[in-house]
Amino acid sequence: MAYWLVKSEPNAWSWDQQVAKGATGEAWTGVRNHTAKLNMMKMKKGDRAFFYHSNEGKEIVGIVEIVKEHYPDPSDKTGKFVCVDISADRPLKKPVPLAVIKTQRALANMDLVKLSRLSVGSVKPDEWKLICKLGGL
DNA sequence: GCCAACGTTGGC
DNA sequence: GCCAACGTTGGC
Repeated sequence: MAYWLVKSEPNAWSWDQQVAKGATGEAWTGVRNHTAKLNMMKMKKGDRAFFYHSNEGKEIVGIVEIVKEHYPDPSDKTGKFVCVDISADRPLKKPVPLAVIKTQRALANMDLVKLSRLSVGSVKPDEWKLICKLGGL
Protein backbone atom coordinates (compact mmCIF):
# COMPACT_ATOMS: atom_id res chain seq x y z
CA MET A 1 0.00 0.00 0.00
CA ALA A 2 1.17 3.49 -0.84
CA TYR A 3 0.74 6.68 1.10
CA TRP A 4 -0.15 10.17 -0.07
CA LEU A 5 -0.99 13.64 1.11
CA VAL A 6 -3.74 15.82 -0.27
CA LYS A 7 -4.15 19.51 0.44
CA SER A 8 -7.26 21.57 0.64
CA GLU A 9 -8.04 25.06 1.77
CA PRO A 10 -10.58 24.56 4.54
CA ASN A 11 -12.74 27.43 3.31
CA ALA A 12 -13.07 25.60 -0.01
CA TRP A 13 -13.31 22.00 1.25
CA SER A 14 -12.64 21.09 4.86
CA TRP A 15 -12.05 17.92 6.82
CA ASP A 16 -15.49 18.30 8.46
CA GLN A 17 -17.14 18.36 5.06
CA GLN A 18 -15.16 15.30 4.06
CA VAL A 19 -16.27 13.46 7.21
CA ALA A 20 -19.89 14.38 6.48
CA LYS A 21 -19.64 12.49 3.18
CA GLY A 22 -19.12 9.25 5.04
CA ALA A 23 -17.77 6.03 3.61
CA THR A 24 -19.07 6.69 0.09
CA GLY A 25 -16.56 9.47 -0.20
CA GLU A 26 -16.31 12.43 -2.48
CA ALA A 27 -14.63 13.13 -5.79
CA TRP A 28 -11.36 14.97 -5.32
CA THR A 29 -11.70 17.31 -8.27
CA GLY A 30 -10.13 20.55 -9.38
CA VAL A 31 -6.49 19.47 -9.51
CA ARG A 32 -4.90 21.29 -12.45
CA ASN A 33 -1.28 20.39 -12.08
CA HIS A 34 0.40 17.60 -13.94
CA THR A 35 2.67 16.46 -11.16
CA ALA A 36 -0.32 16.18 -8.86
CA LYS A 37 -2.24 14.41 -11.60
CA LEU A 38 0.52 11.85 -12.04
CA ASN A 39 0.41 11.15 -8.32
CA MET A 40 -3.35 10.66 -8.46
CA MET A 41 -2.93 8.24 -11.33
CA LYS A 42 -0.63 6.13 -9.18
CA MET A 43 -3.16 5.87 -6.37
CA LYS A 44 -4.72 2.47 -5.80
CA LYS A 45 -7.96 1.64 -4.11
CA GLY A 46 -7.27 1.18 -0.41
CA ASP A 47 -4.26 3.54 -0.34
CA ARG A 48 -4.24 6.06 2.47
CA ALA A 49 -3.61 9.78 2.36
CA PHE A 50 -3.14 12.52 4.89
CA PHE A 51 -5.65 15.34 4.67
CA TYR A 52 -3.88 18.68 5.02
CA HIS A 53 -5.45 22.09 5.57
CA SER A 54 -3.50 24.74 3.66
CA ASN A 55 -3.56 28.46 4.35
CA GLU A 56 -5.80 28.22 7.37
CA GLY A 57 -4.54 25.79 9.94
CA LYS A 58 -1.57 24.57 7.94
CA GLU A 59 -1.78 21.20 9.58
CA ILE A 60 -2.52 17.57 8.85
CA VAL A 61 -5.91 16.90 10.38
CA GLY A 62 -6.89 13.40 9.32
CA ILE A 63 -6.49 10.31 7.21
CA VAL A 64 -8.52 9.47 4.13
CA GLU A 65 -8.79 6.32 2.06
CA ILE A 66 -8.83 6.10 -1.72
CA VAL A 67 -12.16 4.47 -2.52
CA LYS A 68 -12.13 4.87 -6.30
CA GLU A 69 -9.14 5.01 -8.61
CA HIS A 70 -8.57 7.81 -11.09
CA TYR A 71 -11.09 8.73 -13.75
CA PRO A 72 -11.62 11.88 -15.86
CA ASP A 73 -12.34 14.93 -13.71
CA PRO A 74 -15.93 15.96 -14.50
CA SER A 75 -15.09 19.56 -13.59
CA ASP A 76 -12.38 19.71 -16.29
CA LYS A 77 -13.71 20.62 -19.72
CA THR A 78 -10.43 19.94 -21.48
CA GLY A 79 -10.50 16.29 -20.45
CA LYS A 80 -6.84 16.38 -19.51
CA PHE A 81 -7.12 15.98 -15.78
CA VAL A 82 -8.33 13.25 -13.49
CA CYS A 83 -9.78 12.87 -10.03
CA VAL A 84 -10.13 10.09 -7.46
CA ASP A 85 -12.76 9.44 -4.82
CA ILE A 86 -11.69 9.61 -1.20
CA SER A 87 -13.50 9.00 2.04
CA ALA A 88 -12.59 10.06 5.57
CA ASP A 89 -10.97 7.24 7.54
CA ARG A 90 -10.12 8.75 10.90
CA PRO A 91 -9.01 12.07 12.36
CA LEU A 92 -5.62 12.52 13.98
CA LYS A 93 -5.98 12.74 17.75
CA LYS A 94 -3.74 15.75 17.54
CA PRO A 95 -3.34 17.68 14.27
CA VAL A 96 0.26 17.87 13.08
CA PRO A 97 1.16 21.41 12.02
CA LEU A 98 3.56 22.18 9.20
CA ALA A 99 5.76 23.99 11.73
CA VAL A 100 6.23 20.75 13.66
CA ILE A 101 6.92 18.76 10.49
CA LYS A 102 9.66 21.25 9.65
CA THR A 103 11.39 20.60 12.96
CA GLN A 104 11.69 16.88 12.18
CA ARG A 105 14.84 16.04 10.29
CA ALA A 106 13.30 12.79 9.05
CA LEU A 107 10.49 14.75 7.40
CA ALA A 108 12.61 17.42 5.72
CA ASN A 109 12.39 15.77 2.32
CA MET A 110 8.64 15.39 2.18
CA ASP A 111 6.87 16.71 -0.90
CA LEU A 112 4.87 18.86 1.49
CA VAL A 113 8.03 20.68 2.57
CA LYS A 114 10.05 20.53 -0.63
CA LEU A 115 7.27 21.25 -3.09
CA SER A 116 5.07 23.56 -1.13
CA ARG A 117 2.77 24.30 -4.04
CA LEU A 118 2.06 20.70 -4.93
CA SER A 119 -1.47 19.81 -3.91
CA VAL A 120 -1.14 16.02 -4.15
CA GLY A 121 2.14 14.59 -2.91
CA SER A 122 3.53 11.22 -1.98
CA VAL A 123 4.51 10.14 1.54
CA LYS A 124 7.11 7.50 2.34
CA PRO A 125 6.18 4.70 4.76
CA ASP A 126 8.64 5.97 7.37
CA GLU A 127 7.26 9.48 7.09
CA TRP A 128 3.75 8.10 7.42
CA LYS A 129 4.60 6.23 10.61
CA LEU A 130 6.28 9.21 12.20
CA ILE A 131 3.43 11.58 11.44
CA CYS A 132 0.89 9.09 12.78
CA LYS A 133 2.93 8.97 15.96
CA LEU A 134 3.11 12.75 16.18
CA GLY A 135 -0.63 12.82 15.60
CA GLY A 136 -1.28 10.54 18.55
CA LEU A 137 -2.26 7.38 16.65
C1' DG B 1 0.18 42.03 2.31
C1' DC B 2 4.51 40.36 0.69
C1' DC B 3 7.29 37.39 -1.76
C1' DA B 4 9.39 32.97 -3.46
C1' DA B 5 8.50 29.09 -6.30
C1' DC B 6 6.62 27.39 -10.08
C1' DG B 7 3.51 26.78 -14.21
C1' DT B 8 1.79 28.85 -18.37
C1' DT B 9 1.60 31.90 -22.13
C1' DG B 10 3.08 34.27 -26.07
C1' DG B 11 6.55 36.86 -28.84
C1' DC B 12 10.47 35.99 -31.38
C1' DG C 1 12.36 25.93 -28.99
C1' DC C 2 13.90 29.68 -25.96
C1' DC C 3 12.85 32.93 -22.56
C1' DA C 4 10.60 37.01 -20.53
C1' DA C 5 6.29 38.28 -18.58
C1' DC C 6 2.63 37.17 -16.03
C1' DG C 7 -0.63 34.63 -12.89
C1' DT C 8 -1.32 31.55 -9.02
C1' DT C 9 -0.30 29.14 -4.87
C1' DG C 10 0.80 29.05 -0.27
C1' DG C 11 3.96 30.05 3.68
C1' DC C 12 5.27 33.77 6.45
